Amino acid sequence: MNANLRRQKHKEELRKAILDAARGIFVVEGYENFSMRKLAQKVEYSPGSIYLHFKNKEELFDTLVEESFVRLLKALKDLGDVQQGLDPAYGLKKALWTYVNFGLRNPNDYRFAFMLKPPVEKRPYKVHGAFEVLRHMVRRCVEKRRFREVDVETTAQALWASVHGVTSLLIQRPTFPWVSKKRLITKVIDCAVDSLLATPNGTAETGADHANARHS
Amino acid sequence: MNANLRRQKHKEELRKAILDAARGIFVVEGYENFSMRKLAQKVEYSPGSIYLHFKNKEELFDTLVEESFVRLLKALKDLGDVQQGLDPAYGLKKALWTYVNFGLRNPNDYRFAFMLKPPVEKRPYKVHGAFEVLRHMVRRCVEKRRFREVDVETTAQALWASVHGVTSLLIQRPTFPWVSKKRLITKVIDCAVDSLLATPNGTAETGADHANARHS
DNA sequence: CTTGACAAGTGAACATCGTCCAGTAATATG
DNA sequence: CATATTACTGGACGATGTTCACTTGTCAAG
Repeated sequence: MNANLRRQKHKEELRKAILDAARGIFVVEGYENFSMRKLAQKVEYSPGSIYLHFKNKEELFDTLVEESFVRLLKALKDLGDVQQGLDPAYGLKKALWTYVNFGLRNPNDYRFAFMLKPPVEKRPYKVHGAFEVLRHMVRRCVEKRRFREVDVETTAQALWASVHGVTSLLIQRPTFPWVSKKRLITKVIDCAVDSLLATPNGTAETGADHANARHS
Repeated sequence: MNANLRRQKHKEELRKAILDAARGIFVVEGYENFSMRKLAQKVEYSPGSIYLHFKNKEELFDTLVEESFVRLLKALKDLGDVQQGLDPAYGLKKALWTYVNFGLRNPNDYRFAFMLKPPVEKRPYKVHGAFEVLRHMVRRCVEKRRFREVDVETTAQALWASVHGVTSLLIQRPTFPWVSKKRLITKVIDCAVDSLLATPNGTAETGADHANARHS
């Protein structure tokens, strides 16, 4: 009985060790050069053993990536908390920046989650939690009359699409002659958000290089 | 000597036949379920024979996808020709629509070109020709004082990023509870372009469901 | 018509992959 | 100590992309 607990604990540790090793390979070699056998070798078990802890390769990657995205989610929520009372449009822009930064700093996770996952969508998908936060921020902008009377859902989706666009292009096409990343991201966010503002006076100045996205 | 010509002609026909067969599999089974052996079987040759015509799988896909993108390029250029004299901002919006439509109608090509290609960028890449057209359209908008005095390059890249964002998300996440595609695409394009207009009066009405993108 | 060169095409092989499963080793419980 | 339960292994299976020594077929020269 006691032994059973110890067993289970050990099993969890092992699972964690596998995930860590996997993340190691994932990050340095990228998704396409990852293999279950490499992973097994790294944790010094036989290939079959991995399947005692994960149903298959996809499930392993899923949990790996979901882990990353809860970090993004947390970063976004923290940002929301900190900015109670401040200009919600400014907060939204900061959040969009955080999103892009997360993608650029975790390119492998982002790629796996949004660029090469097959279209079989299963459960609630934590990955989409970030979108929920975004939706909420847009709603606040509308309620506080900072935005025109736009449809919240459509707007949130459009914003997501735009930032996803920069993120994925910058990740996937690093050798394209981009103007500087900062310029480009700022422009995308400004273009998208400014057209929603109620007072078309000035933009809600988009800062750059925020330090609010956690590192890998 | 005459025989040599006939040989060469036959070889080109065969190459075309292979490409056709490949496109067939590509379109109905998608990139991830394509295999060289399946292709060989479909054209009724041995697997090795394919390599008489294509260096490897990637090169085959490259030529396949480039073929598709010249269609997009043509569609965009035709659009540009037709709209000589019309409102360039309106033309730009139409072009962005054409781009998105192309992606949605050739999801496999689009995916291969922009979502799962490794970062090894070789030559000029026809795929980027579409961007060249876009850049040109933005320049015209600025020259004709339809846009504010924005930086052409940054703006063009930002627009590309935005439309790429919608396109790839709609392709990759078909089960997400999107508002209608039309609404979403329109919103993204409007948000991005309207904030660039010199006269913030009305938008340059974004039409929808244009019939200017060729089918597969 | 025969011969020889040369291209086209084959099929078996290689290395690698994800995944499974019959066994074996290790461990906890009686 | 014996037994039951779990952890783990090693080898297998069927794929994959790619290569290469070979056979086949076709054409030009002798």
